[in-house]
Amino acid sequence: MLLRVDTTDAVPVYAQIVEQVKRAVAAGVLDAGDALPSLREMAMKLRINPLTVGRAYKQLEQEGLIETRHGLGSFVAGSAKSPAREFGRDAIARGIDRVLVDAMDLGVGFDEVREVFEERLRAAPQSLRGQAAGGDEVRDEDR
Amino acid sequence: MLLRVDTTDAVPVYAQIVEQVKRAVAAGVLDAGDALPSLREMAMKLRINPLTVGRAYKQLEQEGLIETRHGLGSFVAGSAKSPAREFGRDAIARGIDRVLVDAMDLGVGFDEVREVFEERLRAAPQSLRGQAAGGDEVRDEDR
DNA sequence: CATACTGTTATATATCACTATAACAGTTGA
DNA sequence: TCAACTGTTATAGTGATATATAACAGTATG
Repeated sequence: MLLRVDTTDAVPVYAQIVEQVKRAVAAGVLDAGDALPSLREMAMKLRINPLTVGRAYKQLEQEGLIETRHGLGSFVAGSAKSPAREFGRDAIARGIDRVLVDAMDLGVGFDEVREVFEERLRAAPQSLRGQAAGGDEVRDEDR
Repeated sequence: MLLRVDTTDAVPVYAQIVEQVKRAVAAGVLDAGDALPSLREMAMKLRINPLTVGRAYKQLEQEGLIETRHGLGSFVAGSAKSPAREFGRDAIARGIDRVLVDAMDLGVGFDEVREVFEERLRAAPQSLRGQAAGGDEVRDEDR
């Protein structure tokens, strides 16, 4: 489970956590029953306040994605798996649609969009590493 | 000049305005010398506070994209054209990078991303029209 | 039972975005 | 000059986010 948080982003930190936990479940990085990092642990690694993590978990629970038990921790819900499978391809499609809408707004032709797409794809292995920087990052391998 | 604003979005309203004015300039919808809607006019149409529009214009002026004159209004700067040209392709590249990062997070292979990309590109003419809905909208034809 | 983890709650503080209201100042044209 | 537009500034209030600090409560294990 890998988490990045950017406190300078307009998107609230707790919302960033919610989004990324959803992704982790969708990607299969987190399976049903898996424990999430404790409030204090994640807060320490991300260098944010535990209450902020708690708020993210609270929302995830309200959405039924995780179950949280006092004194035990928070766990990926059993029912979280099924809707998550389609999430990946759908999320990509939504992202691409957003780019295409942008292209229309900007008066950039689709041919040029494809050009840029292939260009970024070629550059991906390098540029993506650069992109990861900036936010605080946590690699969670030791659970 | 068409503006959409969503007050429920995490992105501040003033930032949304800044972004969309940049797009309008980049797309050629606004040319150098063109007048922007007055603070009060745009505020009324978008149903937001004039100060919020003022904040957006202030930032646009600091970035050199517009020039604002007391008692007259705000106008697209003459020098705004050249940097705006790159804005389009850059914005597209940024959007694509975001999609590629998402793909990595979701465990979706780049080949599949390309597949989805071509698929959405083919579907674009229809699907893009539906996307424009949502948020308050202002079409500004009477200036 | 004591310890050490869990989540939960309360209080206070700070910052940012947005609003409401109001007044002030520059520009233009009747 | 006066009216009707422009942008500008000041003040105050609201809500959301995040912080620091602290205490409280459930669970498991030695």
